[in-house]
Amino acid sequence: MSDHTKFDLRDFLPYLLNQAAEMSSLGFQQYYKSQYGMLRTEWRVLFHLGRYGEMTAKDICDRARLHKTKVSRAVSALEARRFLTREQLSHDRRHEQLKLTTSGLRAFDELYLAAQKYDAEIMADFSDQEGEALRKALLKIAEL
Amino acid sequence: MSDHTKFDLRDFLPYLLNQAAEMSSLGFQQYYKSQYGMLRTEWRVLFHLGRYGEMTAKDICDRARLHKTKVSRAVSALEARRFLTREQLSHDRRHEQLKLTTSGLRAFDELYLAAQKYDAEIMADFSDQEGEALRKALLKIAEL
DNA sequence: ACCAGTCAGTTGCAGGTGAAACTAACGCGA
DNA sequence: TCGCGTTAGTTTCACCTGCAACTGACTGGT
Repeated sequence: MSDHTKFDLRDFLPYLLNQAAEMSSLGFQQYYKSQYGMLRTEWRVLFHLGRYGEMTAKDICDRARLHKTKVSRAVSALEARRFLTREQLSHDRRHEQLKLTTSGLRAFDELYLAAQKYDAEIMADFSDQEGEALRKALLKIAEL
Repeated sequence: MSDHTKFDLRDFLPYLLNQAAEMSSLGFQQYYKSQYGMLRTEWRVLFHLGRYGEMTAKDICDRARLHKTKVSRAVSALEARRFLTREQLSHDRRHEQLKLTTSGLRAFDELYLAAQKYDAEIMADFSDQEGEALRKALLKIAEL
């Protein structure tokens, strides 16, 4: 039998990452959920369109590493809330250019600021070097 | 309108944490999923019972930060697979002492070793100091 | 002894999610 | 132009999840 006295659950990186991710996600969730009734995927789609401009659903899938079914449903939800509009491209009607409406942009602006603030709050617990090292390490693990 | 040129999605810690958590979890998932057909919650329950000995479902909820419904279903699944047995405590029949069977222990031993190895593999990308700093930072964010 | 409150654990329900099947549209070779 | 393969996006299905309601068991005040 293996030695059960050394390796603890708190030493297992996937567990640590999940707990930390859950904590930080739940913390920020209140902004987009309570204010706008959004889900996380919808917030991510909104972020992409607001931050990087018009694009297709496929672009969002690739850039945000989201499954196309999630994006499809998030786009429908955001469309129903009048946060974005779709426009089929004439040269290839399979693609739909997604564009935020005025209220979509307004929501994005508020959430974008909140995200920056929230990020800064978490980082406030760390020195600049620690924070930078943390980001780098996470980027490496996420293979982004 | 806010300045959209600075803060990127890759700078947003909850996003980074989620991506890193997803990556590392998917990587380890193959062990308990393909070998034993387990879900993540079942693996965590198995881990607790194997690593810390007999305990009740409530204990697992508290120690693993899992919702009681998840634990309840995971226990049922592990019981169906003959990986654990329940025993009602005579002094309080609401509590059930959970105990791994021989095959449950065997599965735990293998997965426990695999987890240590997997953790070491991830950590191989970092120096000792970096790894230690990463764990500490994650523990702080997770408020464990 | 009673009953209201609480606790461990389960179940029903209403979603969210991924995999796979599907639709519509495009493109390229014959 | 036909047809096969591919692509963007949707839908279906089966499953996991959280919440709330529930069951059965204990507890403490009256």
